[in-house]
Amino acid sequence: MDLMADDSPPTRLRTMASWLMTQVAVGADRVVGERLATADTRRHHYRVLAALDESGPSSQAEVARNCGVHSSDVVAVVNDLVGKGLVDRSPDPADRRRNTITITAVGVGKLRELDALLADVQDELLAPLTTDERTELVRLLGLVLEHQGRS
Amino acid sequence: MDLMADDSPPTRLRTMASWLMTQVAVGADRVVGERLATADTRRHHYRVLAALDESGPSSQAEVARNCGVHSSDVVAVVNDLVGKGLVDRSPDPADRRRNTITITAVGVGKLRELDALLADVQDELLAPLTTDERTELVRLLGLVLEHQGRS
DNA sequence: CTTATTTCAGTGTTACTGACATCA
DNA sequence: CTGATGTCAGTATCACTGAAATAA
Repeated sequence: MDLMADDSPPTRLRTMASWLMTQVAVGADRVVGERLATADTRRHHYRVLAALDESGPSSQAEVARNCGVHSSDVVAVVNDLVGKGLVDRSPDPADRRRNTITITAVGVGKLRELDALLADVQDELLAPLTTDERTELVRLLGLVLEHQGRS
Repeated sequence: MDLMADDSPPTRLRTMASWLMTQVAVGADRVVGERLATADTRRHHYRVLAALDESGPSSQAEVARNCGVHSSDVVAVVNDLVGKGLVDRSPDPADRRRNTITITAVGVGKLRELDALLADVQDELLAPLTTDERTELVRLLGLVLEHQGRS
């Protein structure tokens, strides 16, 4: 039997947006994770560095909001980054609950390295798409994401 | 400070395909998970039922290939489904390593219920998109997924 | 001997919950 | 009092690894 075995997923799943999204995301996460690992970095670390680079010195709560990492996870990530000298943590004199997190010069350098690395990954992920299609995919995903935030 | 605090993620992340994919997938997974939970089902269970409905009676290894659930996880899922009377498991006389998994009439009924439930979820997820845009998103994600399989 | 299937025990990552102390 | 912040401990889900038993 199964001389005609179908290796592709059921049509139902193949055309279900939520299934496609998670499957594609799983594959993307794997590649991103592997590539970042070659630079001794995990996704959370990159996200925090990127948020700090673009928004400037921020409290940990702000970092969490800016990069989609849960605030209770930011603690450990910042600990790691401080340990590696990529960010500084100092108490905020204006609000003594807060820490001000600042990316260091070394951190910026590391971020540039990771940026280049991830640009390659995007290219590989989107290889089957034309430039226009890539732009459109990003636009559509952005719309969906924006809508999720509002619900 | 932060009178002009920016609540949106860094531009870098907002236009990075891999980031958009995982963020959107996380949101989609949450909604799908919640909705399936109202029917006392988890994602894996739906996937296995859908694969069996569309491909007919299959070995567990075939189910795993058809629905993207890891074969070592299929065991527990089939156990659950057998316990609920949604599938049958019987040894394959032609190949005594294999079990033949068959969806039951009750299983088909349950699957129809879940299909309706998930159709609603897709509509909510893709609410900001036009019909054409939804088709295009599914097409583009399908291309990316297909490409991932080949690497 | 090699390969495929089923099964089980365990791991790593991610996102999250709950609780607590601190402070605005 | 309330609400925000930082911290810690722990949880649920998922994808996966490794190993063993069985049989093609």
